[in-house]
Amino acid sequence: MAGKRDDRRASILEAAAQCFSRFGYDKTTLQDIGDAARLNKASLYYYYKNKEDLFIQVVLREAERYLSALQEQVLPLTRATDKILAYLTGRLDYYRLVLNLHQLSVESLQRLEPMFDDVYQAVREQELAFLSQLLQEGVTDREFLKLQPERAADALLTVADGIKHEAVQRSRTRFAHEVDYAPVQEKITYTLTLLLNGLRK
Amino acid sequence: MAGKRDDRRASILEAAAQCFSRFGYDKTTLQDIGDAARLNKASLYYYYKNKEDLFIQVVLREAERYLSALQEQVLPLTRATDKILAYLTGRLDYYRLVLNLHQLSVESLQRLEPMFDDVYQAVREQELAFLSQLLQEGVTDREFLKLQPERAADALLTVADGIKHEAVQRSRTRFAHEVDYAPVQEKITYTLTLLLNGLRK
Amino acid sequence: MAGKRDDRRASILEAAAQCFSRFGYDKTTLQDIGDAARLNKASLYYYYKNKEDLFIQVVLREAERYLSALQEQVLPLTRATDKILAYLTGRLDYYRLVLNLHQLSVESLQRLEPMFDDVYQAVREQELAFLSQLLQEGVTDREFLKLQPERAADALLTVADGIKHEAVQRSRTRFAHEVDYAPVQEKITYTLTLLLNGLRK
Amino acid sequence: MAGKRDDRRASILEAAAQCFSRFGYDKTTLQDIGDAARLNKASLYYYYKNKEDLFIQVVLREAERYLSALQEQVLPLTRATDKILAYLTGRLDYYRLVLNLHQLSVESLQRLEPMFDDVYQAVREQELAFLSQLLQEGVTDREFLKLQPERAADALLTVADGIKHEAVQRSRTRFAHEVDYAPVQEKITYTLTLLLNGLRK
DNA sequence: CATGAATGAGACTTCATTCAT
DNA sequence: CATGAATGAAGTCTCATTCAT
Repeated sequence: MAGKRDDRRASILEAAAQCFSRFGYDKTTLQDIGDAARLNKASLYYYYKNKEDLFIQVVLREAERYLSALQEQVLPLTRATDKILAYLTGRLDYYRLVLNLHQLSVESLQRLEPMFDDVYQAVREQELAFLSQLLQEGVTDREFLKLQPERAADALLTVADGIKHEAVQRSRTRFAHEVDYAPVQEKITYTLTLLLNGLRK
Repeated sequence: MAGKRDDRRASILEAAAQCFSRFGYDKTTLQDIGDAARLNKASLYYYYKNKEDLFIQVVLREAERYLSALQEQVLPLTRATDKILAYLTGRLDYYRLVLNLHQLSVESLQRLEPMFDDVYQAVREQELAFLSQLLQEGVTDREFLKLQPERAADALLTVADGIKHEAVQRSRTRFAHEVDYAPVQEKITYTLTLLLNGLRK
Repeated sequence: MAGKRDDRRASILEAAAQCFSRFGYDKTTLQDIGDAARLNKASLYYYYKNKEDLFIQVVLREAERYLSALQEQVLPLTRATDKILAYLTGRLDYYRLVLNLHQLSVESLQRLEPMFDDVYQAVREQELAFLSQLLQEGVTDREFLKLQPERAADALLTVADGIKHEAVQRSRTRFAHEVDYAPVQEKITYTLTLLLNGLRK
Repeated sequence: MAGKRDDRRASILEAAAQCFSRFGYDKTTLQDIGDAARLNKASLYYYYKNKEDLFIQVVLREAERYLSALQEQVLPLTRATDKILAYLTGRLDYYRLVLNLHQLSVESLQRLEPMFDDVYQAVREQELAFLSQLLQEGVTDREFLKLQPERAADALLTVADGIKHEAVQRSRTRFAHEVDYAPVQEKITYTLTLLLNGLRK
């Protein structure tokens, strides 16, 4: 009979997710969210620290769902290398999706990027476990030389995030206000392929 | 030596365009635009009615440029039917581009849609002339039966806009906060093909 | 085994006293007090009417302690006149101490002054008894003519409070936002000396 | 016929000073200040960055006035050593005065201390010039050995501020919620006397 | 024309207080 | 008794818009 508080938190999150995806982050007011959750806006603060916190939690929930789905999508692939590549580039798609979904301009992006890194940090354990397992398979299938799956998984995630981050930073220049993710995706693919080939027997 | 006012208007528009595409509509302040145009924000009101008007003019200018480019792109195609279809679906792409570029959520879209219709209205003359010409070619090439090109052009535009409009309205439902333009494009293609075929000899 | 409620009340009061003296009245939140008392803030309302009531009780407790200490300090003096004067001016010091301790501005003071009068009222019985006793001594020692000690004590307290009150009111003027207590103290001394001399044989 | 903006700034500052000293920092609202200045509260932001900025400017203005007065007060003293000591300890009085005047609790103090350091920084040039001159006199009068007055003045100010700062920090301990400035003053006197004697011939 | 100045509306956030369990 | 939950009022701050000069 416990989770009453959790229920409320969940319904607020649901309301917030709807509002954020309808209105975008900036245009969503706490009044909106409160109305949607049938709660006074002040009450939201009983459950979440502030607007940004609410947004983080929304994105976090979406991240968990998306990444799980992506993992299932990737599993049918035959070779471990392919699974890994497909996962890490699909992950980038999610990033882009979130930004579009919540109408984040390049400028807001600059401000919120560290936040997203926190989100990824929060699901990193699970991502690491997944990647480790894929790498382990690769080892079993003699696709890779014997290696330490955990450390390698960590390295792969770090590299992928690093490339993404660099691309976002570069978009801060004066003449390119949108991030073109195609080359990022390519760079991730290329670099990781190199890495994975290096790991290969 | 009359163009002084027009020069000012143009440089303000340029500044506004930059700001809107960087920050999005909501996050752009008149201060931002004023700074970019090296003009006091109050002065902006001498040249434009208000923020929304400025935005409309920005979009209008872009529309003119984009549609002109599209028209040139389409001309090399062989058959009139193809030119027409390519133009009318390309036009939809422009719509989508504007929304993404300026970070407009589905909800703002609701508010601003009538405005966009006005924009299209403003360039409609030119669009109609272009389409009329294409239709005229089709008649000349015996692709179509003899018809009144102006009225037909108007009908085509109206149909294309109608389909788009309906799709946007439908996205207002609770569970679909993004507009998926692929089916819209398909529907436009399909309907117009029917229409054009119906017109064909 | 009755004192459970009183124990709670006491520990809350202790917590509140600490908070008020650390943060001042305004900056102290009921959350602060609740935390310090290891009690939910809502529970505070079971023991005290509201924040202001809590504050009054804190001040009241301090008043009792301070005035008792002052009474003991004053007793060693030789002549009754001196004891009385020392007590009534020392009392003013307490007033000033409370204000400083709890960061009360002259303006809050306006609002809370009636409250302090209530506090003094609450301990007035005891103050009257003490003053009566001093006056009685003075009569016994032939310092004063025969008089009714209770009524005289009451008169003295009233005069002392009146002078203080007038000084505080005067500080409401535009150009003097601090109360300078030195002249108040002097006026009390002077007036009461006159009074006591007038009573003297 | 300039200075209109400065006039407004000044009148706002005057209003703010009155409010802050009447109500204290926390209880003063921008509404209060706006009302007092006969200006919409939003307009205050046209002249000052925010509430804290307003407060800083108020304190800064007071600091300039107070320190000038103190300097004049100190000049009649005979020996340079005495002038310097009197000035540096008087300065501490000002610090205490500000805190009392604006009802700052020890806790707020923690938060606002860096701000006060900025204020002192802003008038430091003038203070340094004054101290340098006193030191120069001391050299001329053979009270001190030949020394570099500017550097020595800077050292003296730094030491005095350091001692004050340390005392404030120490007041953060659990059991002493008020700063007792008497020992601070003594420590400043003692240390600076040592220093000045060390400088003495 | 241009701008300094002013403001109302509305956003986020905090807090004393109330109430049902 | 105790508390989780809820809220209205109020405070700081931002911004589109207006107006007098």
